[in-house]
Amino acid sequence: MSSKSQDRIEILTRNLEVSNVIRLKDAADLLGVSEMTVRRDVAAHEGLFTYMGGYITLKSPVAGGLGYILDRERGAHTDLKRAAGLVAARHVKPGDTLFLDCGTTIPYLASALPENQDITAICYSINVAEILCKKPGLRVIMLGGMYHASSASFADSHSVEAILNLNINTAFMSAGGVNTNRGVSCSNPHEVDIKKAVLETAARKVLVVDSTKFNVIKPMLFAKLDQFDMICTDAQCAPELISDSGLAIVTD
Amino acid sequence: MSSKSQDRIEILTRNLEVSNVIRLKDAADLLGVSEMTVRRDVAAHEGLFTYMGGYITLKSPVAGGLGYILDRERGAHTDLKRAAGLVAARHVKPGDTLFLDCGTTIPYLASALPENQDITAICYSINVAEILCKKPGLRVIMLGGMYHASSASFADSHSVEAILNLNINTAFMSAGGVNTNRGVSCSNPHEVDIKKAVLETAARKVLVVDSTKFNVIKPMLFAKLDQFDMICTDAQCAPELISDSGLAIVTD
DNA sequence: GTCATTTTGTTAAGTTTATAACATTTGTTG
DNA sequence: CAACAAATGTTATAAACTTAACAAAATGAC
Repeated sequence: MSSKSQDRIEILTRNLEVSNVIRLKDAADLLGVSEMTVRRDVAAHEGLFTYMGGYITLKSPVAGGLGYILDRERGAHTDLKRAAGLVAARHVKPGDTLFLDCGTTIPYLASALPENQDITAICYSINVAEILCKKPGLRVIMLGGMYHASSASFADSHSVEAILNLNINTAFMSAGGVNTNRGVSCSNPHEVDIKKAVLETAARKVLVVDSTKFNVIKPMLFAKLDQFDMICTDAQCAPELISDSGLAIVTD
Repeated sequence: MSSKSQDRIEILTRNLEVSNVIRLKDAADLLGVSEMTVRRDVAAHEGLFTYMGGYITLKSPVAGGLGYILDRERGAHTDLKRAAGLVAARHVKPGDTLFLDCGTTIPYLASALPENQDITAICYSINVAEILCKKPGLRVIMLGGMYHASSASFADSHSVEAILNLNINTAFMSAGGVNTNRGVSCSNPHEVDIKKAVLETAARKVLVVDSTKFNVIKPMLFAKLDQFDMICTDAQCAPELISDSGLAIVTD
């Protein structure tokens, strides 16, 4: 397969991410090749595209599914993150107003949230928002601001004020490191104010981390362990943490 | 709508939940009616089904966000929308601070924005944000708020204030309808305040619409035509509009 | 039952799509 | 550069889809 063909596949894919559907002839125009070539391109990538009666679509991740996440996050303990996210989702009740932190674990929680249960979800990360916005019967509130690619999230000077004006029922927080002595930490300075504000106002605080975060220390400290009411993690959770802390630790 | 038709819809739906997709003729066999009847059934339930080129599928139950584009009706004119978006992108310069409106045309502009040119892009729609955030060397500012699925965008009471505090160089606005007498209109009330605030503060205002929007009137009026400095559209732009208005009209 | 209305079926013409076969262009290798 | 292989374009034909118009059947009201 030539690199030209590969280029076309990429252009077509990017376009389909915007438009969802494209007619064969429009795709041919877009790519500047004949319809026959597009047919052959699409046929050669039947894992990527769905072709039906003259229309090309992406065999896209089902909305609300985890395709995006898997795409972006390959490698690092996705099974553990998913497990932690699913555990956390079990603690959501109808009518809840939730805060969903940023990071690579929370999206799993987001996609596990139940639909049509009068739930309000507050977020500030594009990854999480993408998932939440596709769920029917879910109220979504997004905290805006300047985009920070390192955490795929938004933050500005008004975020803290906005958070303090919200009535958060349960906050699901992520972390880059959890250490019994030093506390809970992350890597990005711009997250700290937001996390602190949420911890200040939320009625219940749940730490959602996979077990690889235990005994890790990241540069920005944002909380002590005892500020949380519960830790949701995976089944490989470090046993010494369980004994050391008085926290409720929930695994699958 | 008879109960017979309702029965057919149910059988078809149940079948599609298993098979995902069915050909028109197979559906006709399955239901024991003519293809024409199935066509009419499907057309009468366009909220439920997606019909493309002889294939019936269930509209994904999670059509909250951009999924609604999967309609054939909405999916139409993607070539015009893309053309309008590309034309608009030509008017972006390094160092610009841009406002990108919501809608189904602006994402094409977003994906055509140049990378690494010290550009700041302000947006309030999830589908635009998704695209912008993936671009390297682009500053992105997101206006938060409550999510509105009808326009896939966020809005709240602070949006207007936030916009007035920004220094927007060029605003790229979308519209559902453009009429020489009545002005420029859209369908969603929550967009109006934001659009008006942007038009108030932006140095240059560019209307980005495909030619099918000309002489269309939508419920919410938000601007007069002469408030804009330029219209970017496709090559099939209605000639009478060109002569009537004193506006710069740019096509491909 | 009769009439009007709705639903469904049939047909035919026009358009689009599908496929294969072959022509042409492009790229690579020696 | 020649020769070859791969990629792409062109064409023609068959098949499928689309649409509108009208016919036939079913339904419901009186």
